[in-house]
Amino acid sequence: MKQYHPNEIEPKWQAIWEKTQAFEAEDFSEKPKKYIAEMFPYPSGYGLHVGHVRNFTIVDVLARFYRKLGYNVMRPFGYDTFGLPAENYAIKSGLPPQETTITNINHFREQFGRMGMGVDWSREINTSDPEYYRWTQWVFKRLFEKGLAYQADNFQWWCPVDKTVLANEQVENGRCWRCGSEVEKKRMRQWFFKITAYADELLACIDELDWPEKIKTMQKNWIGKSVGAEVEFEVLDQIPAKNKRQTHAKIKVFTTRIDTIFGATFLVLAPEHKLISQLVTKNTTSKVTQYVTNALRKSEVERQENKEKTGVFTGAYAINPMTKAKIPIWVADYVLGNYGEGAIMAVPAHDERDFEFAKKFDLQIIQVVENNDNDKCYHGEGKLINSGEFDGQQSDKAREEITKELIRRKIGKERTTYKMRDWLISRQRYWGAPIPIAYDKTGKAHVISDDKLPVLLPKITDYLPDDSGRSPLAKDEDFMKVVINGEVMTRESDTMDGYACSSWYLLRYCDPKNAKQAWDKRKADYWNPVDFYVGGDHAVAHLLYVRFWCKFFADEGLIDFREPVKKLLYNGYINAPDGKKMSKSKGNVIDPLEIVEQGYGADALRTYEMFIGPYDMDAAWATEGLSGVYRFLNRIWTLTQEYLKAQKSAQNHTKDQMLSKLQHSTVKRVTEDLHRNSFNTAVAALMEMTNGLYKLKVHGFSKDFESAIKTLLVLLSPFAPHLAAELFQQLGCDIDKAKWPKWDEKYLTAEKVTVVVQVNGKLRGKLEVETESLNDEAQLGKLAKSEPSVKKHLTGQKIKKIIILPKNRLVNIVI
RNA sequence: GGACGAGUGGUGAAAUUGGUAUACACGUCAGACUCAAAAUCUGAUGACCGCAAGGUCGUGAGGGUUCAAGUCCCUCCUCGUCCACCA
Repeated sequence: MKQYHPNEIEPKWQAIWEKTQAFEAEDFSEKPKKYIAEMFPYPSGYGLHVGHVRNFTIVDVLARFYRKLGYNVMRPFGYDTFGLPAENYAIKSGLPPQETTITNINHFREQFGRMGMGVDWSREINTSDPEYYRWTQWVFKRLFEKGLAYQADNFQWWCPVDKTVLANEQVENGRCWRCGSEVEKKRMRQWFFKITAYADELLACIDELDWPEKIKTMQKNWIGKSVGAEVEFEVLDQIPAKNKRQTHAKIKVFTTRIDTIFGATFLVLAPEHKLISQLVTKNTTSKVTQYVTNALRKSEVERQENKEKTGVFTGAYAINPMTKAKIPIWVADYVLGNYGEGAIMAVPAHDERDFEFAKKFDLQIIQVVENNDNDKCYHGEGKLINSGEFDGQQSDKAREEITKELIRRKIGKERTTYKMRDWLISRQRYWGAPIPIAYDKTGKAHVISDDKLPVLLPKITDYLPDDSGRSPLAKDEDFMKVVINGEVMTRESDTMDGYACSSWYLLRYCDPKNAKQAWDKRKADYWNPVDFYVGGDHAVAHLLYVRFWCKFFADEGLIDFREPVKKLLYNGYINAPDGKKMSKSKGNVIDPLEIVEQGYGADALRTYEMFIGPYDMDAAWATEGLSGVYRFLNRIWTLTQEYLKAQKSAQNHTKDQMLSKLQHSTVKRVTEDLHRNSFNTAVAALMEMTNGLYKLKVHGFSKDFESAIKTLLVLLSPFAPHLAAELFQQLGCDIDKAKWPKWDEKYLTAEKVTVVVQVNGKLRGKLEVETESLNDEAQLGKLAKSEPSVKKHLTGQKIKKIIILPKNRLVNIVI
């Protein structure tokens, strides 16, 4: 008998699939479509790890399942090759990123193929290909023309190791998302995409998304909408040095609690605030300057670590517009420079941070909201006190009234702010899509016209980043000089954030070879939105950016949908056997190819990773679990071999009821489980069917066995496609021609069923009854009462009530 | 500090709508095959009491709703993830 050797059959089928281009998707097919994709990987130099395999297998299982159901499935693949990780890898290995990228892609593609992934290779894309980034630049141009790509001079996050600025989304706990070093603030002129223009829509649409709640909440928090008011505080004139009147300076603040303005006893400015230098007096200048310089030099981590409030008095005072009181103006780093107005009205009686600050520096505290517990610092709602004409009003009502008053006096208005900032996209790095901009002599930015795209990234030898604050491209004179309309201009030397490239690739998959436009609208509208998008990362950054660009494209009339991803499956990680994260540095990474080569094969690896637990939970790798799954596949192999051997002598006896029931119930379970993405229980159902067939075969193989085995193989094929195809072939058939099996409920109802009998909710006995007699409730109750082990519990008791549930096959006798 | 998850056998886990808790797998134990081992096949396996029949307990802790709770409600504990001085 032939043995199960995955390493013999898997390469065979992989070659067949490649040769026949078995997984090509058809644009505008009559069949209903399914667009299924993973978040495309960055092809790292280390190759695939088992975490990738889980991610890719989920996609592959869904794609193969829906193909069998008759859908026109697009399951593309591509590589996210621009960006920091790729460039850093190239620097480390001493080779140009162009070269390492190609090597890595080839390596990835090969490994990917050996996992048996059914991909439409005609749609393969690579973001660092000029034919791709040409369109990334084109998107930039359209954003620029609509005022959604702009330059601003401001304090930015700067990574001193990677020597580039970073977007807010790329700063994690004050550290660079790539190298983990503490980020600094640097004042620089940078390019931004105005994602905040879509803040409201991005927020409003979240509720309708079929995405995990966790991700939706994270996005909501990230956008961080706050509705409140903006008020101006007039700065009191300094005692003029030369008896000259100064112009009245005003300080704007944002607050969500304008109702507490009567309790605002001081103002606090962020160290970044532009007015500080005008406010200081002779006596305070040196102290304030020192504090500000110090605060700005501090890394974000340092600023966060020390939660002890610090600050310094500017020497200036402002007037509280409601109380007319003279209140001091302070500078403190607990106020953030880039949120709201970078300045606050401090209400120590009703805000903990202000309270702490007032305590430390002995500032006035005035209660303006009543609270029963007499808390010194109370931030709830309540009745206003010490608030002049507004006394006695409820705080929420007072917010509206006071805002009206401020509007009437023209010193305030309603204001909504967001935690989300605009997306900083310029990078002072080499390995990215050049920003398609050139500057004329006056420094005005001109966007490069369509016919001059792509702005090719030149091959340069010295691409190491430096501290100049400019990308290494600035050193390439040929690149920097460009003639536009006869005028010599200087190119922008910064490149775009890699996330720009990944914000539209899902559209490019629909029309990957198009040389005339980024995509054909009809194709994009046919395939999108993505039906299943699978990944385990990028909860806010990438998944927010794709939504932003989608809305922009829709506004531009380039597509007809406003949300790019219908269903998001956020898969968990595969951890090391000890539960710790796998990482190169810990040396505990498991190489999937090694697993395959050890003899387990890709099918066992794939099936194991689906069986390991619910797809969205983290799981620890266990080799014992893998061998269990291998054993299961081996049992299917053996069973089929045994059947083939006995085939000729197989009896053509009457339909085996047990066999039909097993077959149909498994079809039902697996189909329903796949529809609800319960991959682990689907595999369990296949195992049960296999075990069931082993029990049944002791009675000898019937002819019906063949259809049962074939059904099992089709159900198995999304998980273990090689084994299924091979055994199908050995049975003399082509699995490609087999449809996903259907089940018939009539086989699921047996002649006899078990009815559970409870007494007071406790299991006391079981009845075997004819299925037909289930409907006779009176009879069922009678039977239940007379069942010997139930009867025992009823003697001498009065029966209060009998609950009979034929559907649940349950009788509960209440005494 | 805030938001969101999650706590079920020795282990990974199942229970889809409130209705037989622990499916499936690992591990362990036993048996078959074998000179022997591995592989394979078969069976047992929540805890406690009992020769057995059977009984008691049992889904992080405590309370509640219900004929019936892993599932719903309240209080608390532990772990995880993300965010975190956002006015």
